[in-house]
Amino acid sequence: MRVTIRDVAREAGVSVATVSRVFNDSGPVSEQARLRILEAAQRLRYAPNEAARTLINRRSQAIGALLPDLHGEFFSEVMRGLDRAAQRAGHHLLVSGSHDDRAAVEGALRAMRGRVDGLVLMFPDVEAAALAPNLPTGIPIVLLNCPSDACGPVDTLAIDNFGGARAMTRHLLDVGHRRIAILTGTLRNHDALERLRGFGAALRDGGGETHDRWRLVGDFTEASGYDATRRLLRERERPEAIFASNDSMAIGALAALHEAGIEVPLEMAVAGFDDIPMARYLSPPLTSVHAPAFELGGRAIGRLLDALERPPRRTPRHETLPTRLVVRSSCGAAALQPP
Amino acid sequence: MRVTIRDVAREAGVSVATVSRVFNDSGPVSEQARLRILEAAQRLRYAPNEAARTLINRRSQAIGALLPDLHGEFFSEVMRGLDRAAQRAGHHLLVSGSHDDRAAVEGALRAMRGRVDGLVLMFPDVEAAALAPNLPTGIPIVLLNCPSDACGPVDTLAIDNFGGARAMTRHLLDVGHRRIAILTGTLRNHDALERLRGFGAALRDGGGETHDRWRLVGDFTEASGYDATRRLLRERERPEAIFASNDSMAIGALAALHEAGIEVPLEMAVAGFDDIPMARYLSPPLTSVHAPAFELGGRAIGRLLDALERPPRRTPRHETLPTRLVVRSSCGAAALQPP
DNA sequence: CTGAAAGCGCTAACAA
DNA sequence: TTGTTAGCGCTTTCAG
Repeated sequence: MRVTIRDVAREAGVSVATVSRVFNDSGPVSEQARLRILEAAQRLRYAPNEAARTLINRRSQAIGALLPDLHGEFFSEVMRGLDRAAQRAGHHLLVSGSHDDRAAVEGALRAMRGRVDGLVLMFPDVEAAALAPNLPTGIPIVLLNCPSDACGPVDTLAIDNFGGARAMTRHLLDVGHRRIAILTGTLRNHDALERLRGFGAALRDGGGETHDRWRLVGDFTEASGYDATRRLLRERERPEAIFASNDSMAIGALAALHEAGIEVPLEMAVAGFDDIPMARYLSPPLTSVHAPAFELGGRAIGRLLDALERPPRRTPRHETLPTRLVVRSSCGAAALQPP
Repeated sequence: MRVTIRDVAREAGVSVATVSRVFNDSGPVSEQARLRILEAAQRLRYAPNEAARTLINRRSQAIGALLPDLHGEFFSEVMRGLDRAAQRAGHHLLVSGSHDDRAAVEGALRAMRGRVDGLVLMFPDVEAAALAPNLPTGIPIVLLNCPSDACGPVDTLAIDNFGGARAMTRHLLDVGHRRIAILTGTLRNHDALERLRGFGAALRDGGGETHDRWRLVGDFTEASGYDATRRLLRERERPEAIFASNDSMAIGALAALHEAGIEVPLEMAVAGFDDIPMARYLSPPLTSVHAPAFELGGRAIGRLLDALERPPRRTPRHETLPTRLVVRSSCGAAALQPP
């Protein structure tokens, strides 16, 4: 049988109220009683029933995280950030991934209702706006990497995709590359679009040169980066540099280039986005835009906890985390800048 | 205020029992009543309180997953496997990562007690056995990649680390490499130990040659693979091949070799373990042991659900998932086997 | 300092 | 087919 608070109370010769006081450190209890209770609890291997506590406290101490179906280092870092922050604050993390369309997200949203005190939602699909009416009310929510104005008055937190991509493109230009190709993520993805926009802006400003055939659409996987690059190499004209919208695609590009016997960065430069841990260990080490994935997760939880403490604020907060350019040798900068 | 089952009942002019019957599809309800109830629920945006349901049903529809603090593709694939399987079965996933010692695991274990219907525990630390007495009773548990006999009568599920490492080592031997170095994970890690054991066994059987200085201890990160390989290159004698105990370390090794101007596989062969998605896109493509991470997660959930349905079996099940050798060009096999 | 008792929102007999 | 009611295990007034 399960051991409940009554068992402990009986065993310790006190009432359930006193046991409850001990376990929640609420209200005064004589040292004597406390000891007897703790001893009895230990002996019985008692653990409070969380469902009952949730029911009466109206707090589950759990935070829900809805993530898209994406693999890889970036997402695993976001998860780590969420987990660590939640744990430190004594909260649990209820995750639900693998959502690639609105219906799936809505199903998961429904299933989480009532189980969590707050919600972190990452839905980089540009259709995100359509979720707005179905967002649960009454609990704080923070949207990660979503179009900030699309989901109604909800808090958002994002990586500076535009700024990061623009900085990288400028860097490529600065190093001397004029003719630059871009490997984008799926165009239904908000991050992909923003990075493309940053690329375009910098290129226009800096007088670089691009080409429709040099805008290749991938899906953030190594395979798509590889395929796209092979397509690119079949073109008559070749760019001097390839900017991949994430590191996974950059890895695919590197593979295709290596296979074709094209030397990086001598014959062609390559740059990525995200700066996953292994970027530094690729051959050649990959120049990338550092995206603070771990921090993104941590801050999201921070926001939620904040909202849980403080009275709700009526104006949503939109915050963008800065990115940082990490120059390594894949873009040819090293050749120009001797140590 | 929150809307409860009573509000719906009142609105629809029925009793709470009838509303409950509609929502759980338990017991007969007239079509007329059902419609009125559904309509009222919709209008009120009613959603059953999960805490109350859990309390009375003694089922939370949640499964807890305790994972060690490891990043990278392998773990993110295990997570995906867990999530997908749980979701398909209508269960939630309560994850808690970042546990690198026993105390941390025990804390998390305590916190999950009463919140989950089953538990997946991955604690590859060799000390895993010490957890046994603190494992919660009353709910099914499955241990992932743990020493199978160490944790008492608990179900286990593991990757065939020994067999995989042995097969890879044999392959290296078959291809003609005699003098082989190994990069291990931390020696407190059960997976690392098993892989090392498989390596040793194959080497002994196959007449290969190794050396204490060629057994380098890393920690499964790219950085440790890189550092270890640099140390290796400073030795007077060099091996013909390096077997890294996971792909991340292999990537670090590749980087160190590249930096030192040593060509892979011509001058030195490299092999990894895990076969993460990008292994195929490294330069050169990495020969590795495919470890079914996604499947591992899926099966773990399957086991739990099984135990939840069926009457508990007294004899624990120990299952080992087979690995598969994936030969690419980093080990020099391609040179010997023309297409 | 301690205990009795009233629920939290829901489900499942049992009765009607 | 429907309603009444007794809890699930816990927290929290409110008296004592």
